[in-house]
Amino acid sequence: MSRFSAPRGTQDILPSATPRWQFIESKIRETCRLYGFNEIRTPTFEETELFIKHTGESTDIVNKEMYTFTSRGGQSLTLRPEGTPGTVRAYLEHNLGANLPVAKLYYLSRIFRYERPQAGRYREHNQFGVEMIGSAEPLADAEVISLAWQLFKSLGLTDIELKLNSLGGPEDRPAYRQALREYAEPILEELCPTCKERYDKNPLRMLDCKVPTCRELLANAPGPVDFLCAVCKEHFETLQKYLDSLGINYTVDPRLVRGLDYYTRTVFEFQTPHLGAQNTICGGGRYDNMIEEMGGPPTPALGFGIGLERLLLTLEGHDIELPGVPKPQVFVAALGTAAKEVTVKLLAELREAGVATETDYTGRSLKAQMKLADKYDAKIVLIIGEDEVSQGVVTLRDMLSKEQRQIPIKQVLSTVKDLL
RNA sequence: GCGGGUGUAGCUCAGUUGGUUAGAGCGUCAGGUUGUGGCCCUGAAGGCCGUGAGUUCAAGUCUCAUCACUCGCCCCA
Repeated sequence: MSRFSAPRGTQDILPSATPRWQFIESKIRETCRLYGFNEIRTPTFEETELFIKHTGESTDIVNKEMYTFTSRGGQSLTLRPEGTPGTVRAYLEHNLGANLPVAKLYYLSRIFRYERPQAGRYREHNQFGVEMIGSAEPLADAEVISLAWQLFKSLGLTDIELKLNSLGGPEDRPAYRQALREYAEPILEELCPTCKERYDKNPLRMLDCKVPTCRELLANAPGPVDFLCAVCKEHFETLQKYLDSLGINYTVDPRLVRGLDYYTRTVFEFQTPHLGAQNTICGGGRYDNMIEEMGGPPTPALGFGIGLERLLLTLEGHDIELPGVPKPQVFVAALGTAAKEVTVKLLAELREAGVATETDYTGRSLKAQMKLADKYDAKIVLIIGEDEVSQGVVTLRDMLSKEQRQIPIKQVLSTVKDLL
């Protein structure tokens, strides 16, 4: 064993597991194709400032979880701790809003956060995210939520719960914030230290507190829904109507606020009952101000992120059948120098014809090679020894029926293709 | 950042009150026919007992530290 090991909170995804990853990735790509979302790939790191400004200065992500380093040129760079700011940056940099009225983007990328690792929480994780930029219509919200729902459904997950809330727009926020502060002021001394801090910096997050006493004290606090302006209210109601007609179950959770600063109006989370503390499998919402704040024209947008490790853990907890490593269809067992010369060519011919073919590379006995073929679960074994070489034939064994016959080497390909 | 649990072969785990060469099952490799798989039998390889220090005549076993994993808090995907 090497004296090195993977850094804390990172993991090797081994060949035995990659087929499962490819499986969910292919489901993701297919779902995105159906919904008309196209893939975007942005850099692994960005200017640190991008996240500070747009993920938000009051977030934990920015305050204590970023992998920040200085480049040789003296620039401060950060491994992306979430996908949205980089995607929006690319959208603006390349003027992706110019061609079509709405940009529908998706990404599969690695995300980095310096956190304490736990089941379903890593320092490097894979995330599937979607961003829909350019529509303020509730239809856009419905489409984005529907996409996530459809993905879960196509993977066989039916017990995922959707939680929904509306935080209101920039017009409603000050009044609500004020009301919340007014409510909290008399009980401020009884709240936990973090909530006291939130009172000043970001009062909304007080609703999110898990401390029992805070929960109790804030139980009757006004929710953002109570302060929605007419437009926001209608937006939220229309979205719910759409979700109803889509048959998507949801619960409105007036305390759902999420930990990123940029959200406006719709926020949502999909939760699974099977992951313990890390039960949020998908989180997202609207961020109607970010694009303008980044220097673009006022442009409404929304999106979500899905943690693939969590998604996979959920699937594995459901006994959903997941693919294993691919199997060769044919195994070629060669004995002796002359046979190997024939084999090299035969292997290439079979593969060129689209037949997955395996062989032995360690000069084992025929018995050992048969065992290997069995382990690979090959349907057909082609045996080539001195006798076969001198007669210009190969021995073809059907591993299931155990039937065995000799066929001319020229006919191998057609015979094999018939049998598969 | 805080609190609890765990750490012995590739994998899953045993290792008695500290006491000689650290065990099992699975897996791997070889043999049981001269060119033939699954079952069975035999044998072999494979272990800085996570790492470092300490206590002791003696440490896988006790103490401390450290690292990693894991569960909860926090946060989030």
